[in-house]
Amino acid sequence: MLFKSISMENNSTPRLDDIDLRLLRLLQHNSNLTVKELGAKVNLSATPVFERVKKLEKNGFIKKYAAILNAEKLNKGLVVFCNVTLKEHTRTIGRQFVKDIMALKEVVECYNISGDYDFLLKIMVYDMKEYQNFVLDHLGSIKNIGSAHSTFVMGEIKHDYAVPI
Amino acid sequence: MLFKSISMENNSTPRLDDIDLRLLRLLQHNSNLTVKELGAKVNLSATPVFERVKKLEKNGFIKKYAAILNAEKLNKGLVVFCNVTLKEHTRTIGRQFVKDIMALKEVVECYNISGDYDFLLKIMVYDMKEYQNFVLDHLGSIKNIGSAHSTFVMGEIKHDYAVPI
DNA sequence: CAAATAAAAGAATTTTATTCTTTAATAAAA
DNA sequence: TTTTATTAAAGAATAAAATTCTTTTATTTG
Repeated sequence: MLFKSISMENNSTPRLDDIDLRLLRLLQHNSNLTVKELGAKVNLSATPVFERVKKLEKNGFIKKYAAILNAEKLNKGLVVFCNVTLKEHTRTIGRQFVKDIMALKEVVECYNISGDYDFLLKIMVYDMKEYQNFVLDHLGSIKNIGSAHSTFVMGEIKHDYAVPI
Repeated sequence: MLFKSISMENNSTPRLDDIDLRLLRLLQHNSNLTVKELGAKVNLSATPVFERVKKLEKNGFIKKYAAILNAEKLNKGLVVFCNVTLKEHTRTIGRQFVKDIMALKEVVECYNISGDYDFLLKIMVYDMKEYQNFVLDHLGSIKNIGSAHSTFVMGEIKHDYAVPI
């Protein structure tokens, strides 16, 4: 067969084998490992490791590479989980809320959740005074927030920065 | 002065200037930027960028470099926040709980928190059935858990993987 | 079993990180 | 101020890593 028709192209992402998974596990704990080092751990030479990693990137299994910073040292040691409800639940109001939240740099994570509240926010600030300012100046000025309930992190027990594969 | 006495050594970590902060911001969004690329963004040549980044690593501002994976594609798309209380709050029981939690790979984050609950867990699994199994087989078998309340993530609005600096 | 395909290896090349040396800028002392 | 240290940046040289290319080895399939 000389030519493949478009419809015959395989668009589905290929299945990951054991080595791919091991590479992903290694990289999510230390993305500075060289292809040579990775190869030593999975019993391959640099080339196939390189090609596998590139494929994992291309197929979207790896979203990006990031430096994980020390929040304490950067004066953002106070972590707060804030549950909020909206007064109304129309699409437009929801959209505006999302837009407002996206603009707040202190909000590092935001989830739409089940249960008594609508959203769960993770907020990082220096201290309680800064959190108070955040609530009063920023969160408080967002329209349509019905209620907000803050839970303070007293200690971080575990934080993997990793998908459990 | 020929020699410095030990007591004169400066053990405190040096203050970060504006360029350091910009480098940290850039690196937490993309740690694959080369020192040359970083230099272009902060108006420095490769060498000082290299030295600054090494210093940031050495002084602990950068904890590690990691690949951020796509949880959905890796079949861990169901995120659950689980609030738990302990039956008793002695040090030994707390320690045992922490130890047990550390062993559960599905628990990707765990915080000791204020409020009605003692701990907040972030759990990643494939689907509801897998979550049920997790609760029954793993969480359920941990001693001294008083109550557990699950909140399900319906949508991820924002997730920076970054300290807001 | 032979042909075709895919995966891995090894060598060659390019790019990047890293080191070393020189120069410029800044701060401290005279 | 001027001189002298000290620090930061730059540029050139080197080492290490990524990336590409070619060959070899496995695997699959007809």
